[in-house]
Amino acid sequence: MALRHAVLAALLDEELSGYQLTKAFDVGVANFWHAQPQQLYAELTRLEKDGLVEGRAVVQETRPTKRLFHVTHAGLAELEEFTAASTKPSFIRDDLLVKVQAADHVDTEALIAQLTERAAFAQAKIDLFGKLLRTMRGDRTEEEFLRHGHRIGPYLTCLRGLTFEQGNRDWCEHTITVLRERQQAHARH
Amino acid sequence: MALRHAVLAALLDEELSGYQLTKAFDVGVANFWHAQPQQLYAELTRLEKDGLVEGRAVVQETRPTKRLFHVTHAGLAELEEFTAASTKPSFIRDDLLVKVQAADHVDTEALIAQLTERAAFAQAKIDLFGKLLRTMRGDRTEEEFLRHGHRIGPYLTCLRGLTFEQGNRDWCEHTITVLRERQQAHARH
DNA sequence: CCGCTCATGTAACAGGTTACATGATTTA
DNA sequence: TAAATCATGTAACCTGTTACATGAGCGG
Repeated sequence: MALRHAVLAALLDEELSGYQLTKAFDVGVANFWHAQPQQLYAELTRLEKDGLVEGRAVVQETRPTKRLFHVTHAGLAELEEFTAASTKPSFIRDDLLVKVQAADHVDTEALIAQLTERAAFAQAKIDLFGKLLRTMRGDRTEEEFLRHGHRIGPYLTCLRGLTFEQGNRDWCEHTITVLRERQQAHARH
Repeated sequence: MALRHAVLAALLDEELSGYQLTKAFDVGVANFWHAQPQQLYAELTRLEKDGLVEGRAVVQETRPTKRLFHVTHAGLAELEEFTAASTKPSFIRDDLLVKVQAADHVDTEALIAQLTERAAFAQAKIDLFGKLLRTMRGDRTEEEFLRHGHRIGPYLTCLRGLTFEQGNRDWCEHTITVLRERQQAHARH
């Protein structure tokens, strides 16, 4: 039951509609959690029923009416409780690692293609996170911002997202190099 | 349906029993995938039914009879197909990041406690992965091993596990430092 | 006029977690 | 003698994914 808390955490700093939430939790961003639109709409319904968030309808002229949600006192208490409770470790679960685990038994070219694709995806996220960080800290240095800024939570999680994707990219590139070298050694033989 | 392929990948290099598989996929190791024992036993049953693995009973004197599984030709073909297919990106989904996202609104001490715990967990995994890597490469250097060793797949995935946990540890420590400094700045005021 | 964005859902299914169950042997 | 290890499962439940559905306005 952590999607619940992820949604609460996302709504702490600003009122958002279900649709805006789906943008924050989608493929491109998702710097601290990932979820499908369907999950989010369902979770918002549940959260409102449980009194942890409240929505207010905002009628728009050209767009459909949307509902902006904010966290209630009960919601904040729930998050506080969640934070104090012990955290279960998170595990790697990645198709690409499974493929590399089988590297000695499957087609090298196919593997390299997958690794190349992933490296590019990681690079795109690195660029995106870099931009987000710059926007959040404004004209301050990172050190300055982390010392005195308010709302450093999103900045800190984004930093983890950034280094995670840098790790992905570097590992993909390294793995490609290793596989290519072995390919050449094998070809010469 | 990637647990399926994770199990196949794990059985490529050695015959393992269900129980031995659970050890490879459990909390301590899980360098390329994580799964519960119950999932693994269920998956093995399905894989055998589908002809992708075969088991042979090994009667033991003091221990219960176990079944050692190995991948069939059909199983290898399945893995080959899986490798060639496009890989969906993997996403972070971590309770701890949710807690840090809410950092500006929840109790700092509770957060620091969680971060400290996670840093220790990450360090334990770093030590474990370091040992595993040394065992796999024997007395060769890493470069030497990656160039000429056979079975580099598990080594490469373990390398990713290692840097992932180093990233976790470093980020936890950095985050703790930031939170502590802000705490002090706030206390002085 | 075609596809994208805004805006919100339902339903079916696949995948993962937790609780429960059994029973012998070895180690502390 | 209590706990851990070996060895294997079933059942109920919770979570996440995929497919489907609707409809208006905006940009190329």
